[in-house]
Amino acid sequence: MSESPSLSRAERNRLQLRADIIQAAFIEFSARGYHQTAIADIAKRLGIGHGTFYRHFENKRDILDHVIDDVSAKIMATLVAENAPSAAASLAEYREQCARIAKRLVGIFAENPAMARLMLFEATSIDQQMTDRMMNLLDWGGKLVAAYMSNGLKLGFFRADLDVEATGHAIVGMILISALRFLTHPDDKQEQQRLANAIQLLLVDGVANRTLSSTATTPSS
Amino acid sequence: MSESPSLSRAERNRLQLRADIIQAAFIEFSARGYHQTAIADIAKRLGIGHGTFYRHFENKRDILDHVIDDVSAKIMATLVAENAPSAAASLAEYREQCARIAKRLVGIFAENPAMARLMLFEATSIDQQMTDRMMNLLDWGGKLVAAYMSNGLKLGFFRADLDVEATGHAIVGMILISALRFLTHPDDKQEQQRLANAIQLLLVDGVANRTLSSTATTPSS
Amino acid sequence: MSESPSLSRAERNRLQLRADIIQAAFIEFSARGYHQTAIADIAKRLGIGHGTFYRHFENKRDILDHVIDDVSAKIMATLVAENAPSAAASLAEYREQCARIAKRLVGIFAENPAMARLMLFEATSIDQQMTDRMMNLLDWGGKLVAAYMSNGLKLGFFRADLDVEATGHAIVGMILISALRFLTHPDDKQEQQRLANAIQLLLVDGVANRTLSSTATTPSS
Amino acid sequence: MSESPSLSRAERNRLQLRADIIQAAFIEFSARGYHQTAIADIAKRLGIGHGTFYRHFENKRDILDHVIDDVSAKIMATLVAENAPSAAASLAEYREQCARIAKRLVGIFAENPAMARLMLFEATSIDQQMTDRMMNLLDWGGKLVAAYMSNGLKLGFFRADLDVEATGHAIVGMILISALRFLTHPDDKQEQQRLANAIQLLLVDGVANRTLSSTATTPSS
DNA sequence: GATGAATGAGGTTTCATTCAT
DNA sequence: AATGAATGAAACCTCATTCAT
Repeated sequence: MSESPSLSRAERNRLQLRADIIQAAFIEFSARGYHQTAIADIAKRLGIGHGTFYRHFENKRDILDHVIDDVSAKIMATLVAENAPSAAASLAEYREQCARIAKRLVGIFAENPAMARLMLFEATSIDQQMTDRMMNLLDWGGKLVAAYMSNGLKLGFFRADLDVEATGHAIVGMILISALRFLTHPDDKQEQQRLANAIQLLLVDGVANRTLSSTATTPSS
Repeated sequence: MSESPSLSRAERNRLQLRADIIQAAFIEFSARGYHQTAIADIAKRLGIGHGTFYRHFENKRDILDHVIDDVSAKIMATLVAENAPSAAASLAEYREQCARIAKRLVGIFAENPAMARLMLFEATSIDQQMTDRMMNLLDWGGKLVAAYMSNGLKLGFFRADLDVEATGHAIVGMILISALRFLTHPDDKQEQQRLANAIQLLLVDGVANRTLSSTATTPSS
Repeated sequence: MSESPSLSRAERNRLQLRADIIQAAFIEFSARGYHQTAIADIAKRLGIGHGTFYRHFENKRDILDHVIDDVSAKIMATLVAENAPSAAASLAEYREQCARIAKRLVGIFAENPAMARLMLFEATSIDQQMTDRMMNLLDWGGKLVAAYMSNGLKLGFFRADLDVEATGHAIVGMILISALRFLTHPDDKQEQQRLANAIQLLLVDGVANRTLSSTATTPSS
Repeated sequence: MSESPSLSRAERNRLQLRADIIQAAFIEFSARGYHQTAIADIAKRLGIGHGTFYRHFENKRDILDHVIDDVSAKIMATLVAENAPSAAASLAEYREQCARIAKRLVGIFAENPAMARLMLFEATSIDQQMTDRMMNLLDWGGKLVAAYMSNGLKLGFFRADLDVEATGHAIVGMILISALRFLTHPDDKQEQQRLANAIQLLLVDGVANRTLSSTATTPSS
């Protein structure tokens, strides 16, 4: 009745240790930084010999790639899940959705400050390749948001001339600053809420297609 | 006729060397990164002995502080100068101003990609103190934008209920992503223009007080 | 009908594996050198676990001893077989024999350059004991040649005052340089032939008893 | 009144330390072997920090090259000096010269057993490039001897059909074995003498032109 | 004041060997 | 008996910092 009957016990142990090392590396890297972390620190945290590390990963740079793989996957999964572009049927519904997503976005980083710290603060200072990965992730985020907005565009919620892709990137910028501010003031819930609201107002009033209702636009959170 | 007649020639030389070291360190740090730069690299660039470095700065961490001081001052000066909140007299003028500033903001980083790289990619991965400095700079940026908007608010260009501070931070986020995208695609002028436009549209249409030209828009958080 | 009916099948397997390990170690050691070869390389070549290695040999140094045992035995066997001191009946026959042996000696190394490489280049850099073994092998070679020459001396082909043992060593030196040169220029058949001829001329004319055919030659130290 | 007035004191110290490191490395490498020697061993012998080593040499492989440079130069200088092919005027003189050189050759290694050990036992097991250097040195030796013999050939002391180059290599082989035997039995002066004599006999009687003094001996390949 | 030689802490990586399965 | 995961000693190399000249 084991979870993966096709894997031998040894294989499962191996995979478990691999995962453990990735997690330990994640903790160390995000806590003290990549350069300040020695392989020995990671090994010590797990109570394994540091030679063992090299049985599972090529070198220090290699483990970072895997840590970032993991974290990227988590972030992307969360965002994709939240942004199911199945759609809103009305402007009101769209606003509702927008608020929900904004809240969720803050949540992702709120629940994983270390993750944010690693990606925003550490990952860009390793080498060009890793910096590129991070930039690609931001780019992907912008495109995801753009895809989501394209839907709204078709439904007529947005200005017909809206540049969804560029706007998507702008939105990612606001998400980014939210994450950064959260990292700096993790306990100032009020400030977080204010920022979320401000972003929401920018979004809704800025991109809403006013011709739908002609004169009035009366959004509310 | 010297600028500082009170300084002896030796003293002026000393200060000049100090400034040269800071500049050389800036170039090296932003080109190859803080951790990948050796003190000897900085000294070699100037053609001085690397022992000399230690007559002017405490240690490697110390010079970074001074480099960041310098760069921060430059950025802050540019932003303050550009954002002189003396003000627009009409909405049209405000829009004009807004476009000008947006263009100028991209310009700051366009002219100093190394500066942007250093602050965005490197400075956050040194230690908590330096990360805090960067966060404070962003915070300062948000507040500057907020101050600028407060002016517009008083003049009635913006919604009366506008949360200028939060919105200021959101705007900084969009500036941030612009800078990041510029670093990644420095030659794609079209994309840069599109992003600038998208941001401008968000700003103007999102924060403009519609009661000036049409019926009311009264959002609330 | 097995060769050793007294050995159980398991025992035969064990001995076979032992021999396989020795052979694999020989290949690896001679190809990449003792220090550059890891136990895992040897095991991988055989498709066995590297832990298995330690069931058959004490340690890395141990396997080298066995590899050298093997190679030494092969070389000694070849030389002994070729040099059957049964003897020549005339000077002409001796010359004939001499040419044959010279050619055969080159052949040993020509067919086994890896063997030569291992013994000449690698084995002497392990430790004193292994160096001694190599030196003993050379010594043995000199004595073998000496024994062979003693026969010729008795038959009156050589100068009566010939120091067969010392001369034997000198001859081994020439064999040695032949092997080294062959390793360096394995394809220059002409050079190999010239060297073989030069050695042969030194040998025959140098050690031949000239009183048989001409006036005396009386060297002194 | 300093030896090199053009060199500053610092420069002289630097060169002296460089030379000291080379010498210390030579001692360590020849005593315990290249692979068994750590940079720390070399530094400890000199009482310097091991980081200092890296101020003067790129890496471990680099210092070996310089050690071998040094030793090669010494050997080559000695051989060239001894073999001034200015020449013998008579066969007797040639024999005399031959004996002198033979004695001297043994002497080179007798005085520097460590040097011989390093070149014969260690240097060939590092990598292909170093092995090639050693082989080239042997080749050079053979050619030097050949040049020396060419002189004798012109003077009519040797058989007209003598292959001086191949014979030169053969002679180097005998020098080689002498060195090896000396390293193994450094105190057995008698054996050394016997080998030197045997080689001399091979040389003189083997290559001497017998038509000068007696009837012919005409071997063929 | 400038210099750069010297230092050694600190980090990465390899691999022979052990031992539980 | 075979395996290969785990281990940690050991070696290389870098570079921030000190200090005598």
